[in-house]
Amino acid sequence: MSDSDRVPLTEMEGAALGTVIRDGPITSYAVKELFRTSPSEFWSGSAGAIYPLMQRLEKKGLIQAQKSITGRRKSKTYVSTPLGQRVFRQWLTDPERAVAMGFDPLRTRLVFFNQLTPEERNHFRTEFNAALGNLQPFGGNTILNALHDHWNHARSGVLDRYYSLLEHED
Amino acid sequence: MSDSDRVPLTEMEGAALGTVIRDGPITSYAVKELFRTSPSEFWSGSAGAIYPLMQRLEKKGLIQAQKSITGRRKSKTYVSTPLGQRVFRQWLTDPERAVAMGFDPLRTRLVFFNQLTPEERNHFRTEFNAALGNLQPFGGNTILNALHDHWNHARSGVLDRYYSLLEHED
DNA sequence: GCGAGCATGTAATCTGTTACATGATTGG
DNA sequence: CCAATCATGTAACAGATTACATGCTCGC
Repeated sequence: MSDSDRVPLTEMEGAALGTVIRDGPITSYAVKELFRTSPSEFWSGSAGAIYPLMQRLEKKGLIQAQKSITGRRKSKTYVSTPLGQRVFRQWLTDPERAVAMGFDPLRTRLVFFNQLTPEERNHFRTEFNAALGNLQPFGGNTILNALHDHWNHARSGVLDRYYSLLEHED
Repeated sequence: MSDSDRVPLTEMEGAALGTVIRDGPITSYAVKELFRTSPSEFWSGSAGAIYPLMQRLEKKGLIQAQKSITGRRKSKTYVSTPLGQRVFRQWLTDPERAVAMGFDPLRTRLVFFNQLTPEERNHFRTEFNAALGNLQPFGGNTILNALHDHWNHARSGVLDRYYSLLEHED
């Protein structure tokens, strides 16, 4: 790993770069659509985020633009560079970054749940599990689908665990 | 719930408001320190985030400032208003928001892990679990501490699950 | 007395958001 | 032919970040 491989990437940049490596040549529009339809609603997948992001990645030498023409329509597709692939691998396998807790709206709220009465808490749990059931299944591949389900099951398990801890508090 | 209770709050605003309700009267500085030392590194707990945020909450009528003097030193403490308490409860128990997937750097990376060789994957798992063990224990109360551990255990479980799914792919 | 840390902010910057604008292409 | 959607952006704004500035207070 040379010094030039130490290019800091945001989480969104890393994910976008990985998408170009996996699916390139790809247009910014297609990357945007992948983000927009991904099961995590954390990133909106807006044009105002993706187009400037791709320009940044290009300016850093991690991806390269190719003008391509389909029929009479011109479009700009991107492919990754060798540097881009090294930087991405660095980002992907950095254990310090992967281990960071990130952000979860359920976890954020649990910190304050002792302010609720037991009835309010139970009512919330019912509604939460109902909302979980209403989540439309993620249209990814089988493994990612299973992972997604497993993740939500784990979150639900954390909620149950919290309630049982509260009961045995006293 | 009246119309005036429908004040949209960001996640950070909700957490700060809850902190004022739980710990107030409290200074912006103390809120900042709580964020800074919280186990989730998602929010840095920077002055540039907290001070303007508290001003926004005050402008919306959710908290009130009190000038207080300790010795010769003057400080500005905040307490919540009745409206603030209703809005917070609304934010806290909204199942739609709680069920959103949020963001997790491990999950973001797993989407791309089929690009790694089995050896690289195993190496990552070793390093990830080591990094998990190096996390300093969260200095909160017993319940939140246990919850925090449980959460990380669940994440580690998702990682294991992913690897076992990959093995049985073929 | 002085350095560490308390306390309160502001400034410049970065990166995301929604909303707008523009034009090409395709399916019914 | 016309609406939907492909495709490519930009503009205005929101809400974070780091870094800077300023003054007080307490322990050694």
